[in-house]
Order: sequence, then C-alpha cells, then structure tokens
Amino acid sequence: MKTAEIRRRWLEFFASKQHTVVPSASLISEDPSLLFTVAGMVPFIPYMSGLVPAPYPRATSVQKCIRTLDIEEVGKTTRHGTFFQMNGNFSFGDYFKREAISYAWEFLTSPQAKGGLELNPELLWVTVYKDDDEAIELWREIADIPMARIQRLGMKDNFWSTGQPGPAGPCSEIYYDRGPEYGIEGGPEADDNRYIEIWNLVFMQYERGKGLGKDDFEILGELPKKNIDTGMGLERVAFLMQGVENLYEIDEVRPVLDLAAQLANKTYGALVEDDVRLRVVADHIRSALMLIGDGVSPGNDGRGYVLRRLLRRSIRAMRLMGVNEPVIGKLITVSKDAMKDSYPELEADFKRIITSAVAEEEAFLRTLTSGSLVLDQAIADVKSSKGSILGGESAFLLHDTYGFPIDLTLEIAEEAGLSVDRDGFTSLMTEQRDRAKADAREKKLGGTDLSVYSAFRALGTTKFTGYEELESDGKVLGLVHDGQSVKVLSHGSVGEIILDTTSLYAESGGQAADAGTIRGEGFELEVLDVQKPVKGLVSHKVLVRSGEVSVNSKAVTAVDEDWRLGACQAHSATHVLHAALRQVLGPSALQSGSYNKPGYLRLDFAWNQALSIETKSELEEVSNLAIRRDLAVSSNLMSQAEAKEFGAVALFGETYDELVRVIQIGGPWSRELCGGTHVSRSSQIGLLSLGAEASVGSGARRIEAFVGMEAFRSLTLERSLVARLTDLAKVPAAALEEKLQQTFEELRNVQKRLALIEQQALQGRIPAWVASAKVIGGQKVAVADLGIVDGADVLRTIGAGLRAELGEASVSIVSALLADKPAVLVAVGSAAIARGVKAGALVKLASAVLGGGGGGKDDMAQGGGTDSSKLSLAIEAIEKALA
RNA sequence: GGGGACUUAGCUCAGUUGGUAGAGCACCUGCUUUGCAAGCAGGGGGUCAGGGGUUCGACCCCCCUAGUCUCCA
Repeated sequence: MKTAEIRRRWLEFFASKQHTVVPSASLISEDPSLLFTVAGMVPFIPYMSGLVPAPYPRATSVQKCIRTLDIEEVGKTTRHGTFFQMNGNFSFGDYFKREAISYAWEFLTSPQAKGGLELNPELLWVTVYKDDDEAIELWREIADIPMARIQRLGMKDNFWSTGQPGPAGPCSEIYYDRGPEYGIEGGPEADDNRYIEIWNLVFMQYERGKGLGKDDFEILGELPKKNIDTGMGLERVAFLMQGVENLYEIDEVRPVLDLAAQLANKTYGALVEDDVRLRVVADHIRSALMLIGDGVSPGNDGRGYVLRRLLRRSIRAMRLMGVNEPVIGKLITVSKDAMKDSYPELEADFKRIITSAVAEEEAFLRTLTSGSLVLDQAIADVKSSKGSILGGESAFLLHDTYGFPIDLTLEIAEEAGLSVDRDGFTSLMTEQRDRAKADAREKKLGGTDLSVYSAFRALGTTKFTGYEELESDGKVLGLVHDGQSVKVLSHGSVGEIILDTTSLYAESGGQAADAGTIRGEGFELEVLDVQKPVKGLVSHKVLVRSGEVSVNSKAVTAVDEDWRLGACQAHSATHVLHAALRQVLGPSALQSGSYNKPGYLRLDFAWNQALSIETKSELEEVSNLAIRRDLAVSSNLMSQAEAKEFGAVALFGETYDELVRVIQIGGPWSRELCGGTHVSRSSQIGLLSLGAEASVGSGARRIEAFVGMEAFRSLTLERSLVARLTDLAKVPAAALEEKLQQTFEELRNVQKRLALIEQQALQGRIPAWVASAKVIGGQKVAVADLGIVDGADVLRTIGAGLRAELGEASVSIVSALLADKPAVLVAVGSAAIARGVKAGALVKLASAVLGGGGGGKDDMAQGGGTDSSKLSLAIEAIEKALA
C-alpha cells in the first residue's frame, strides 16, 4: 500500500469518527524556541494545556515533522529519519482511554476493503504504564490481546510529560512483530528492532507539579478535562506494509535512493558503507525538499543552517561515492515526484525550490574547491617536514573556517599517504560546541521568564479594538514590575500593564508599536512600548505620569492620532512597495521581513543583486502611481485556504492563525496576509521616496523608503543639496555630473604635475648639495634639507638621487618637515656599507635626538620625531658617529 | 546567539621582526607575424573594504563598522 494511501485512509477513518481534519501545520514552528515542528501534537499544544479553548472537541492530522537531533544516525538504522510524517488523533476533553484504544485497534486490524490497514492482530503487541490497570483491562476487552503480548513498562518509557508543570499522563504503545529473523523473542521490552513501535497513545489525565526531568516529579491530581494525543509514524507503518526493510525504501523515498545509486554507479545492498551513504542522500534530500517547500532558505544560522547541513551532507555523501558533478537538481526533482501526491503544493512551487537547492549546491562546490587548495597546501607542508600525520588543528581549521567536511579530509589525506589526528579534531570540535552551549545557557538565564505572562494568558486573550477605534474602555487585569506580578504601580515607576481590551497596536508583522496614553480614575500612563510576549496577550510598557494604577481599575487606552496615521501610511506603503517590487523585478522578489514606523519603512526581499538607479526610479514611479490612483484599501477575514485561493501573498517564516486577515489595495493589485493597521485609500499615503538599498546576506536585500511628509522632507533635502552644489560648481544641475567628473580629473592631473614639478625642483638642487658634501671618516657625506614636503617618498627619491651622484663611498642625509614633524632619511652607498656604515643605525641615532624612533635597511632607512627644533642637532649626531 | 577566516590593480591572487605595494591575465601604444595562436618592447591602472587608535612611520599591530565565506548552538 502506498504511503499516500495510508495517509488518505487515516484521515478518512478519523473523519468518519467525527474528527475535524486539520491540515498539516508548517514545518516552521510557531514557538520561537523550537526550530521546527517536531511532533504531530505541536500545533495542538495550546488546546492541550487548556490555555486556549479548542475550536473542536476532536481532531486528526497528518503532520510534517523534522528532527535533526540524531542526524549522525541517519542511514545506519532502520528508524532514524530527519523528515517524517506523524498521523495523530486528538481529543480535547472529549473521548478518553476507551475510545482511543478502540479506534486504534479498529484502524489497524479492520479489513482493507472497509478502510482499515488489515494488519495481522497476532503480530501486534502493546505496552502500558506499569500502574495503568485500566488500560490493560481495555486492551483485553476491546482487542482481546492475550496477557502474553501486553507488557508493563515504567515511568521512563510509558509516562508522558513535557518536563515542566502541566498536563501529564500514562501512555500505551502499539508494536508490530517483524518476526524471528529480526531479533530475539520477548516483546518490545526485549528487542525494539524486531518489535517496531508504530503508534503511541498518550492519556493526559494528570496535572504534574514541579520536579526535574521526565521521571522525578509529583502528581498534583486529575485534570478537569482529560485529553487524548496519539502519534502513529506514517513511514514506519509504510515500510512494514510495503514489505521493505526500513523507511528509506518506502515509495516516497526509494526513488531518490535508486537515482543516487545510478548516478554513483553503485548497487544498493552491495557494500554497507555505500548503503549508508545512499540512505543519507535519500533522507536528506526529501527533508531539504520539504523545508524549502515551507519557505526555509539555506543560511548560516537557525533553520537555514539545518537545511544547509542537509544539502551539504547529501553532496558530501555523493562525493564519497565518487560523484563530483552537480546532482541536487536531479535528486530533488525525483523526490518531489515521489512526494507530490500528498503535497501537491510542491509541484506548484517547484521552480523556487529547485533554484534555491541548486544555488546552495553551487555555493558548496565553490567552498569545496577553495578548501581543497588549503588542504593540498597543508598536506604538502606535512610532507615537506617529513611528517605522516595531518594535525587536528589543520583538520579543524578546514572544517570550521573553510567548511571542508572532515570525512573528505580523511579520505584525501589517506590518498596522500597521511593519517589524520582525529582525537585532536574531535576535542577542538567539542570545545567549540561547549562554547556555543555555554553561551546559549547564559542567554536563557538572562532572558525573560514568560511564566508571568502565561498566567495572564490563561485568563483569556486581549481584545484588540484598534482597527475600529482609537480609544477604548478596558479593565486592568494585571501589572508587572521587574518581571513579577504586582498589585500597584506608583507614580514615576516604569512597569507593564495588561488589559482585557486595548486600542493600542502591539509590535508585530513589522509594524512598530503604537504611541499613546492609558488613563483612568486618578492615574495617567504614558505608553512606551506595546508587545505580545505570548500569543494572544498584549502587554503595555508604561511610565506612570501621575497617580497610581492598581489591578481591577478601569482604564481608557488612547492611541496618539498623528502617530497612528503615520503608522498606517508606512504600513500601507510597505505593501505598495512590495507589490511594486514584484511587479518590476518579478514575483520571486518576495518580502522576507519588514519594519515600519511613522515616516519610515524598511523591507527585506529575496533578490541577489544590487538594484540599478533606473530600477529604483521605476519602483518609485510604480509605487507613487498606485498611491496617486487613490486605490481602495480593504481588509477581510477568511480561512487560510480561501486566502490562498484568493492569491494573497503569505510571508515565509511567518505563522498564521486559521482565520487570516487579508489586506487588499486596489483589489488584486496587492493582496497580502497582514494583521497591521492601514489607511483606507492609497492616496492617504501621500508620497513614497526610496532611501538606501543594500545586501543583508546572500540572496537577500534590504530597501528603505520614506513615507508621507518624511518622503517630502527627504526629497527637499536632496533638492537643496543639489542647489548648493550647482551654486558651488557654477553650472546648471544637468551639467553637474559632467562638471564634477571633469574637475576630479583635472585635479588629479594637476596634483600629479605638481608632484612632478616639486620633485624636479628638489632634484635640481642635488648638484648644490653634492658640491657642499664633506668628507667625513673616509666617505663623502651630503646633507640636504628639503624644508616642508607632503610625503615621505620625496625623501626617498632625493636620498637615492644624492647617492647616485656621490658614488658608492657615500652617506646621504636628507631631512624635511612632514607637516610639523621632523623626518630624516639616510642613504648609504655599497662601499660605505662594506666598511660597516649602516643606514638603520644612523637613523636611530638621529631620531632619538628628535624624540622618536626609526629604522630600515642597511642601504636606506628613515625615521623621525616630534621636536623639529633639534633637527640640526640630529644631523650633527650622525656626522659625529661617522667621524 | 557564539566563534573562525577573508576584503590589495578590471579579474585571480602574492606581499613578516611595521620602513620604496607586486605577479599572472586583461587593457593601451609600438614592433614582429600571410592569417590564427602568440611573441618582443614600453605604458596606463591602487583612498591596500570604511572609520578610529598605537607609532617618527601602518597593507602589516589594536579597536569599531560593513560585506563575503564558514563552523557550532
């Protein structure tokens, strides 16, 4: 049975049991502390914890997941995959243990003709938590499983909790027996390779207290509303049902493995090492495909780095099998074809996906090329010093700084007859890891504790009224001072206030927080910042201007009207500019982030080269035309699916609720998902003028713009600048550029000529200096004082000129003033050098007198100091030394 | 978020006790050659990423900023 078919049956089965079918959430987790969605229940956590009321009593999903913790194990075992799909059914205070067990059993064992999987019940085993007699009873009653195939396991295996206070409960896991050829008898307890876990049922029935880790805590009592959370590994069931050995050989993965084998000219199954490499490629390529599909691009931190590693590890594995040509394009195409049944959006978006993946491969091939040069040099160095071991530092440097993978280093060094100090490498690696971890720990401790906000959030969400009105009545739900919940904030103090209703916009979606005030009986607060520390809860940072505010008081939030108008202008202008970018550059110029506040906006977008002046003008023209056309701006709430069909642009890396707000400017002219505040007609934006444009990393650029009056001011500023320049240059504005160019060129020519003339003038004085040369200690000594010069190289040419005239038995002393500092240069002929006269030593003597230092070579040296009045004393010191 | 490396002529890169910025390719001029490929001679081209500091003096040492590459979390 195909994987997509198992998936389809799953959703249909639970839909028939009144479950709401929820589409898979993005791999990009909503929780900023999690890089990815790592389990099927992640999108349902708020409903499980009771923070948010569940919109449906029961739900089912097939969730895309990424886990990279065991990335090194991929390919070596049957079960480690970085991407997998988790089938789940969930109950939020609705059904419990009996139904969960009953549904699971029915789905697994009922005939395929009736929509089940028709697994042989004789091969199914279950484990339960050791004290959960209820579960055992139910398994006996519903499934009639003999006690011999039910095992009791402890806290570690069969008790679920998050590791923190909150819901917890026992689990029951279902295993499939692959048969004696895969391991020993004795059930899952004895051998988890022969007995494969396929489904975990979690019965959330307790409230757990504080305590450390997963098995040392206190149970506080029963939950008022009990939940069911289950997870069935789709890949595991698929490989069992498809009669293959592991998840790399299922229909959604195998084609990639086969193509990789073909490209490398290898036979799968022939050599263990190559098999591992082939599986790595098959797994990583699929994960990369799904990640890029969800909007991740390769980068050097966070999610982007994980994606980069997946792609680079694939390329490295291919290299180790002897393939040096680009392969990613072919592999990812095959992977897409294998996955598109379940994820049709991959096909629609494939051009973007393959472009991104192939670009990363090209970048890595460049890295490998430059790394090879460094490695070759390191190997040559070891060999020339008759060594046989490449040091751990070299291997680490290659890996850390040049991105050259360690196993390629190992292989190339081996080919060159060298071994590599692996222990040295590993310990440097550990050091770097510890450094990063220590830092992360410090950040976590220093970071804010969100529990105080979570407590308020449990009471409900903050109602935002700011789309409709600027002033709203509310009630003070809580006050926070120094991270602690307090009852009162007094005059002059700064703290946070949480209300049931607010008209003040919290910073989000790139829009800055509103400015305004909060007033009530006997107090007035100035709003400094507005944030959403946890989803759904707005916290206002305020300064108490007068009086004191206490919990439960009534309060009126008031947005500063001018500020809000500016914010609306800037935010709508951001949409206009985004639309203009995509119109001028093409639809791939997608916004990747933005920031806007009254008068100013900044937009990051996907593009890989600088914008020309012409392009920028075109952008301004398209934007300002749209503003001038007075387009209507509207906002509509709709489901994500509707919005998508509607063609609204969603931003990658953002997560949205199921109900989304779509902002349109001029109907289809611009359609974006957005929670911000906007003007009602485009003409209210007034004017948009572009500012700086720059790179913010590979494939990403940032453009700034001014909006409304600020745009006008930025333009007048430029106009007055041009006016002043034309005034200075005495030409009309149109001729300014040419005039400047001309002037610069003339200036350069004149400077050159001047230098030449000065030098000639000085050179003309050489005969006089030569004539006045004295003979001291057997060599001719000439002294030349150049006066004020503007570069040290003049001294050099004169010194060299004098020496040429005086012959080899000579010492030439040149002095000058560089600005106000005395400088002295000594040039010595070769015959004098032979007699032991050293320019460096003479200069040191002189410059010591001048209060400085100096040095150089035997034939020419220069130095200087700070006291120009001692210049003649310094020269005398040299003459004395020569005598 | 924390590290490492890099940034020098149009391009690819050299440049150590801090003391005269170079090579190859490309470009320009002349010569040579039936032509092509090239050869010979000469020449132009540099705020040494930007800013600050130390120093008599900084491509070089120190600090800051930016860009590029890279590893780790």
